Amino acid sequence: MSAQGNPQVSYAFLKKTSLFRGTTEAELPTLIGCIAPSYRDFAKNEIILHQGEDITSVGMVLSGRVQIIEEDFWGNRNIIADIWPGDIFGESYAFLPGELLRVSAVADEASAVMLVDARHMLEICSSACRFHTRLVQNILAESAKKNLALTRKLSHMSKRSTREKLLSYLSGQSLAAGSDLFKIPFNRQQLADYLCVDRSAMSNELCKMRDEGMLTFDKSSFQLKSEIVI
Amino acid sequence: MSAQGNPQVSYAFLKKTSLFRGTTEAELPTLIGCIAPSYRDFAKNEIILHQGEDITSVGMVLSGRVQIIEEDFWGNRNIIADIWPGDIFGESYAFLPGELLRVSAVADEASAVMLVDARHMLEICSSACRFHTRLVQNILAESAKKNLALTRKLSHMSKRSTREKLLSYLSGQSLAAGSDLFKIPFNRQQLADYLCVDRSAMSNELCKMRDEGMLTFDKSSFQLKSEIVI
DNA sequence: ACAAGTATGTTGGAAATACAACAATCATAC
DNA sequence: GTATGATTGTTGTATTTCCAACATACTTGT
Repeated sequence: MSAQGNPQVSYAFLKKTSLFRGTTEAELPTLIGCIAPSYRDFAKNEIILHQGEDITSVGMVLSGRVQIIEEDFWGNRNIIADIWPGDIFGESYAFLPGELLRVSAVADEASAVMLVDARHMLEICSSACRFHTRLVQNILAESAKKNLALTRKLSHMSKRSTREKLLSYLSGQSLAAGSDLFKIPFNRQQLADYLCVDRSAMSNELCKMRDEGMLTFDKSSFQLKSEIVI
Repeated sequence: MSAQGNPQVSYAFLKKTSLFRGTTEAELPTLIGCIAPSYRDFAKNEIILHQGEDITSVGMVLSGRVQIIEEDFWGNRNIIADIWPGDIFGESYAFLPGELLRVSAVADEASAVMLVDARHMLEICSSACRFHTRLVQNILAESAKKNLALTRKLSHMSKRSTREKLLSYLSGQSLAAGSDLFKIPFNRQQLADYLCVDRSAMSNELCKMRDEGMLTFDKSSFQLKSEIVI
């Protein structure tokens, strides 16, 4: 089985995406027919969404890879994100009519994209309300998830020093794990990149904190110490 | 006219809130009846939502003021946000069942709060689908707006130096204004707080950039220079 | 076991930032 | 007009961070 109007996309693929998660292959044809997505192919380096545009559609990568790029006043380009098959993009702008894109979406390689009009998602139709609800729920969940991730990262980054950034991050990981002992999903370089600090300086700071008795670690395993150590 | 079950809240107030924006006073009774919010009063310093809880409701402040507070592993408290009447909170968590609150909500003064179950918002009922759609649209828009604001701030903060942070911010303001000449909504201290840098160091850097011919400014008015100056 | 590559820790000098303190300018109220 | 307070710019010093370079593990494939 394949999605209406695009024989390259299988329902098996779609039902696993963040957008269609929770729907069955049996329901998908009705839902797809109802939200009437459009399909477009892009060549490598072709621009999918232009900075300054006012979009009303949510994009989903079906194959290939899409990069979100920001260009500043002086023309400096900056890669913001990589979007892989099954992931959506433009959802923050699509539901805010009048909000102009501050970024561009570019096909990093030959890519196929599904575009769903935001109004089609919200609009009620008699035949598929149940599926609509699921769709809206999914997109709200995606937005909420992104929100939490951004808020968390920002709460670490708003700390002034490397030490404070580390403590904020490690404290959060510990509370999330519900234990003073936990593993982090990063190696040192990735953690430094995430916290926007220098790796060697961060490594240095970690060791100082260890020597001061605030924590211990081994590779990606950490343990925070609550006792006051002198 | 007042909202069902809570004589202190007027429909005139509600229809202006981010949640109910776009509905008329005539529609509100039906919608309110359908989503069945609960109303609660909190004394000053009373905890509305506890860190670690799994919430399914979105909160809206009706009167008073609510603070979002984060407590880290060592018990250090950190104020994340102030929520004023008409503003909502908890919306990122309410739509993610199983996601435990990493923050607490505390009444900063005696406050009245409306709590709306997330499922009631998404759920379709025969009588008020049109209003439901509006509600979902509003909450999606709120989430999307927050998302954009967070993404923007993060894109500035992820820059390593004060100068780069400033350029990122000012470039964004210029592009948003659609002009090289624009006003920013901050004074120096507020801008420094927003970018998480020292005010005097930032002020210093701004003047250096001005002396190097990259920009000019007067109070909160800025002008970026695209010409290459030697 | 060995080699090659990766990850982590360590160091020293250069550069940037924070901090404190103060000067100059602007805004406001009286 | 003057006094008061707030905002902005300036400077010097202490501290922190960055950067580059290297040492030491640890991993992986052969």
